[in-house]
Amino acid sequence: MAPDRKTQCLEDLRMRILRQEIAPGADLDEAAICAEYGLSRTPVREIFQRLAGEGYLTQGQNRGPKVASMDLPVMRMFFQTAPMIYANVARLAAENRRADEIAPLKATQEAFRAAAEAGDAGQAALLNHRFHRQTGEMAHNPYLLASLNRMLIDHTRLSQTFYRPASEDETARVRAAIDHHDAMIAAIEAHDADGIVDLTIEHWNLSRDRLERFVTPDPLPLDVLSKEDRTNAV
Amino acid sequence: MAPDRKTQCLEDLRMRILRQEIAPGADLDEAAICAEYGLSRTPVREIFQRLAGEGYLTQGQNRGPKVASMDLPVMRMFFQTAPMIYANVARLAAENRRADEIAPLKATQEAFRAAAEAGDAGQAALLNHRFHRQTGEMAHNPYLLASLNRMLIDHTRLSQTFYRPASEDETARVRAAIDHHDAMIAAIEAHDADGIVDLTIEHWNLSRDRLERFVTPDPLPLDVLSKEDRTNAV
DNA sequence: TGAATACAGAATGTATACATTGCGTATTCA
DNA sequence: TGAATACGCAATGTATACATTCTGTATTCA
Repeated sequence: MAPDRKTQCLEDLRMRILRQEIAPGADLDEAAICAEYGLSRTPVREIFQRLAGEGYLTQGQNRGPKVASMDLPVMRMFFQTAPMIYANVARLAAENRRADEIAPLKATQEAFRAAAEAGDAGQAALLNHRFHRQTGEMAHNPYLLASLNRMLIDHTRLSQTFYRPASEDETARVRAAIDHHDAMIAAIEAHDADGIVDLTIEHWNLSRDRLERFVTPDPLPLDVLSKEDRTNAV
Repeated sequence: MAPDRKTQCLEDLRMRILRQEIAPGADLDEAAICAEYGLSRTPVREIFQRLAGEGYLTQGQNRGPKVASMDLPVMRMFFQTAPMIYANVARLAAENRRADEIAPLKATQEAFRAAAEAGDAGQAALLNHRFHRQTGEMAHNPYLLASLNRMLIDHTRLSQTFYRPASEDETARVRAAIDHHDAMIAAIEAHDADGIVDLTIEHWNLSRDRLERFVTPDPLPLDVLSKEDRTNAV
């Protein structure tokens, strides 16, 4: 039928999972989704496979797909790993970005700004997700991108939990996040690798303050080479 | 039909890609694979989806699946990123491994030793792959595992190219690699995080010497925090 | 002769019918 | 009454037929 329906189903499911409209750990009803989008089982199952590959779902043998869970041990890992991945991806984005990738990023940022200033928290989280995914793609590093995309799924789901209509404090934080994005775009455009690493750490700390009420383990040492005599070993 | 056939098809394809029996960039013939394994198109397409999710294949719209390519820009990224991912995964494995995960790792190592000493280079590369995947799973970090698994695909494919029956030099290197694995198992078992990071860097340098005839850019700075005043910012 | 279009074939995407597996419930026997 | 087994329904997995899209080639018209 219309390939639009399939695409829309795919994107809808992604969005619903990111917004926690479908809760972590929940089972998906294949038949219901078929009916909802007017698709047969074959393309719907293909969508499930794809989402599983992207880390949104997990699929067991002879068992329906489940939304990826966010249990406590995994959250620990999330906080440990995020700064390292985010910072390194950002550095590579500044180094390797192509000129034609700037405009789409700016477009996302404007949409993000609009949603955030309008107080549409859910939409803002989604656009924040897209912003960081786009910067990830600008790094042109498929290996780190795999990690980043998985992190962003959980990051966005966590943000969702904490977005509140508009406390005073939250409003200020959102404004700061918007400014960070603007500065990050400028740094990427200027190939300023060191600058964007600083910004990214700041940006992460801002996020982390919001999210850390869950679990707050010590982060991974960003420096795996602690001794000086090893600095030129690689 | 028999779910064995499907599983075997999946594993066969993975192996054939890792051994470069199917070359990077090659298109897969759906019909041929259906015939070869006695499966209909539906499960075969499901296998393709899965392999695409794991990074073995890429799938375009209305186009057959292609084996993931290994072009020069990607190889650059491979060498830049590998030490950071490998070292951090190893650290987490030492910290988070469960007791029951040691035995399977040792089993893989013994198989690896046997294949390597018998001079079965292809099999050794595959078992080396499994060894590192197992250590990756012992880290219990799904985010880094995503990166690691993608790296291992390309690492194994690259190794395949350079394995030669037995030059004098190569034999010594293989023996060193075997010893590294033994030491790594001991370090993981002892929860020796610092020790395994050292070992992993050494192990990587050994690999890298073999692989670096391709491309050898400077690696990513493992330390994203170069200034001291930022060390407690995270 | 060159370019454009239309057609044919193959390959990809979808729908549906069927087979198999797993799980819950009910019934029976000790 | 309790436990075990057998039955049935629901859901997952597979096969096949059909629809659509892409690609290469040939033919026609300028």
